[in-house]
Amino acid sequence: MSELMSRYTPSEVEDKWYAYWEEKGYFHSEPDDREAYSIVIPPPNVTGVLHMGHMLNNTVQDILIRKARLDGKNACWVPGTDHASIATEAKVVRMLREKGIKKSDLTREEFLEHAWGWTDKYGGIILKQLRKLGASCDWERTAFTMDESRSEAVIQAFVDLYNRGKLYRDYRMVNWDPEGKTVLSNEEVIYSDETTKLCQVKYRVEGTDEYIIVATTRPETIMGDTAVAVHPQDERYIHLNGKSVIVPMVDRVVPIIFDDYVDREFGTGALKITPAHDPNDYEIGKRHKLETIDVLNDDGTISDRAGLFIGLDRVVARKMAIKKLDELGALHKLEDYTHSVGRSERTQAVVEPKLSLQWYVNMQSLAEPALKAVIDDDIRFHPERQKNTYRHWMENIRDWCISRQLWWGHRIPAYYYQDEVVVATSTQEALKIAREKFGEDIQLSDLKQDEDVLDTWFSSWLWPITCFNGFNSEKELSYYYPTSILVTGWDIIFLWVARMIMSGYEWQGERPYKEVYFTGMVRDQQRRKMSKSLGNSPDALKLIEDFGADGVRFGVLSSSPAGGDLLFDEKLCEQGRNFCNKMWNALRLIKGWEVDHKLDTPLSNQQAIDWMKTKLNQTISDINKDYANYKLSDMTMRLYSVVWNDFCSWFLEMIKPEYQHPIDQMTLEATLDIYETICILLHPLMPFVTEEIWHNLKERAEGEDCIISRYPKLKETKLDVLSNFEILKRLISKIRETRNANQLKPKDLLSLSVEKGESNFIAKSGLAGLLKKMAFLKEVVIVENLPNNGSTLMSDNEKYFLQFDVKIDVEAEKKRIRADLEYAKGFVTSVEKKLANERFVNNAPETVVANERKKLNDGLERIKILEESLQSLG
RNA sequence: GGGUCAUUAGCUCAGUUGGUUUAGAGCGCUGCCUUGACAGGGCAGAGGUCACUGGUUCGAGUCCAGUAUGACCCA
Repeated sequence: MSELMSRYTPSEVEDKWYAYWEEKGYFHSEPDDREAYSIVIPPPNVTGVLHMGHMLNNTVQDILIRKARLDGKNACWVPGTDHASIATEAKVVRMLREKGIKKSDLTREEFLEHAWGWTDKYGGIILKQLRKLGASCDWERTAFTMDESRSEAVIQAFVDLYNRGKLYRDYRMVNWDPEGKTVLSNEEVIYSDETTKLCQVKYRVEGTDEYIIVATTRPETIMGDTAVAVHPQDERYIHLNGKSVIVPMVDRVVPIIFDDYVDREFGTGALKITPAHDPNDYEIGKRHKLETIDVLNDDGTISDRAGLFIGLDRVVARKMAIKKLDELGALHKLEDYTHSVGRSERTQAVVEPKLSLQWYVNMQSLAEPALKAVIDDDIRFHPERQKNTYRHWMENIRDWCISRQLWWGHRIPAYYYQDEVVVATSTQEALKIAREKFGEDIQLSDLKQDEDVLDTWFSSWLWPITCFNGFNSEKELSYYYPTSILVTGWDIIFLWVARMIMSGYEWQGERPYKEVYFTGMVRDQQRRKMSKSLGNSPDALKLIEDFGADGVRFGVLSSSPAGGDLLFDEKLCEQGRNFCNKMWNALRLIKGWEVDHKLDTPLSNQQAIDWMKTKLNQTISDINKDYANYKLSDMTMRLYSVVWNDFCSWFLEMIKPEYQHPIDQMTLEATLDIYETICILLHPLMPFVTEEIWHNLKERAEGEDCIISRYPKLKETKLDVLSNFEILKRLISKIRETRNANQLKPKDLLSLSVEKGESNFIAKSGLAGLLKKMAFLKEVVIVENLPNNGSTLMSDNEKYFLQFDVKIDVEAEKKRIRADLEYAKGFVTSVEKKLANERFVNNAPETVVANERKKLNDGLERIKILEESLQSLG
């Protein structure tokens, strides 16, 4: 036996090969004459750590990149990270707080220093982790959304849009995060049902003893009420037309207004209107020209304008308000209530609707080409159904709020001079423009730059362009752009994918990629999305340690069709690890064989090799289709099955020499070639184990590595060889089953008889040798009359007889045959019914009818054989 | 409220324009098998009226309509 260990140990080979590949420069790409295949990574949060979603996503990208490399293309996978403005800022604020430093005590510059320090310390951890996974990124191209060239591009994009009249500033109702003290996009607000108290509050009608009862979950905003609304047709309130009510606690007199918006069925049918704190109320307020009283500060405490509970947090104020209302006798009823509450994705704070002045992108003109591209399949989505989602969103697109009240990010290049605004790529440029527009005496100190930064997505939507330095030079962009494919989760189809497509057309007049592969969400066994807060996400690096990168790659991919969710189970990684081990042991077997150069190649070996090569060729054809359709999990399972079942369980057993006997040279060489092909086919999925086996199979010249070998060319598949071997395999299994049923040893040599017939498979196929070897037969004889000691068996409508001296269990045998017989009869009946139908025979295509006739004949034949067998048992 | 998708073996999923012998895979399950590459293994087996009800068709897991259940997205 060779020096190879009986178990494959990933930890001993993975780092070695990764370092080797990198040192050889295999991951690096420069433009040349070859066809480009480029991917830009969905940049993870710079201070994030690898989680299951990344593993899935990046495994898919690595498979595609490695496959392209094997196809001889110039493969370029650009890695990088995203500054993740709000998430990172939240982390830095928390870190500072733990050190006893408040953000409000720092200047912008001081805060940014801390933020960069944090980024330098934790940034890039995730990129190191990707290396462990085997990701073959071009690390020399590592990009960051806030590095110099990307930042310049972001500012340039803002200025361009402004100059093209596609940017504007406006007061609108926004989602406000009182903890992060910033506006949030709709996508950053996560809604879920929460229980709270529904207060029914009495509002006295002015000048009467009558009350209107209003239901609200937000009594702390009562101080901002500027009306009470009812439905115009609501009989209960019609008599109050023109009257006013007195707002409890603050005793403000506000009108009773009539508006169709009010739901008569909800609560008492009366609604308090707080225009500053509810989007619908805001609209109603505008319609009825109501006053807007903002009773909340940016940090979620009650403002001076409320006149009550000033400075208290809104949650505390709510409790106080309930208490106070009760004391005043204005609390009619208090009940438990479940409603949908929006929380900030990053800070978990309850989001406040709030009026605010922000920058917006006018999306209408940007959306048009982006929608068309996907509808017309210039950009193809996988799975295709995501097109619907995309179209729906694009057709109802709203303007994009891009300003964020944060410091970590790209500062908005807008400069204010009194009430005027100037937008420019630099302060100097801004001053120049301002002087041209507003007078030569303007000084730099007269200009005040916008305090806000841009939404992170405003930099990542430029990613496919900026990764190739596209705002500065056409050199690389013209070679790598449009990129070949984007691989990302469907959850950011609007946030990111749609906007990247828009920016592609806006600045390049061209799609950013030809295909989009949407991965599913990785979920736990209870179908919950994996998240840090639930703590249901396994430690990615620990998984790699336990099962090897190849095992984990296999695991995350094996049950993950594009777009479908992946219910993650460690068992899948274990399966991947076992698969590596299986391959490793196949290698050990082959390496253990001694060659005898004088030996001729037995016919059965030649046949087995011919079959295995054909099978592999067919597999290549199937895999090509899998890649073309992005069915990577199908590809995974297909290779798993071919390697384990066809190669290990059948082929190696077929050619395996007797214990301690040598093998002939031709068979060994053919086997090594076959295994080498398998390594190439599997390499994109499992790069480490295949490279390791590749180098153990043969002596390799310098640079002769699996990672840069060539994907095998497709030849014509010999279908008759495949079908003969399927028949052979079924027959062998039947013989094993018969042994099993009669408690015979698997390896005792038995004699098999075949009834002489017109179409004798064994005689015709010439596979008797292999049959004898695989089924442990001492002879295969063709006879006129079958013997009677042993058991009959039927395989592919031929009758065989396995001879042995053990007394068979006649009743059990009969039972089995009867079951088969029943099945066969049911089958024949259904086919007969079809053929008896004249309309079927007349209308169906001839080939279909002919096939039904064959099915009928086969079925009848089978019944005949089974009945004979039954009779012979007495 | 509007939309999208799903429902096939105990579990997770394939099933490509309707026709490849009354449905496939992986895991799990059952039985047998340890000197021989691998127990992280070998051999074999059991297990499904394709959610339900109608319809179209010579023929439906596949197409259409409705029902039920569930998931997600948008408002």
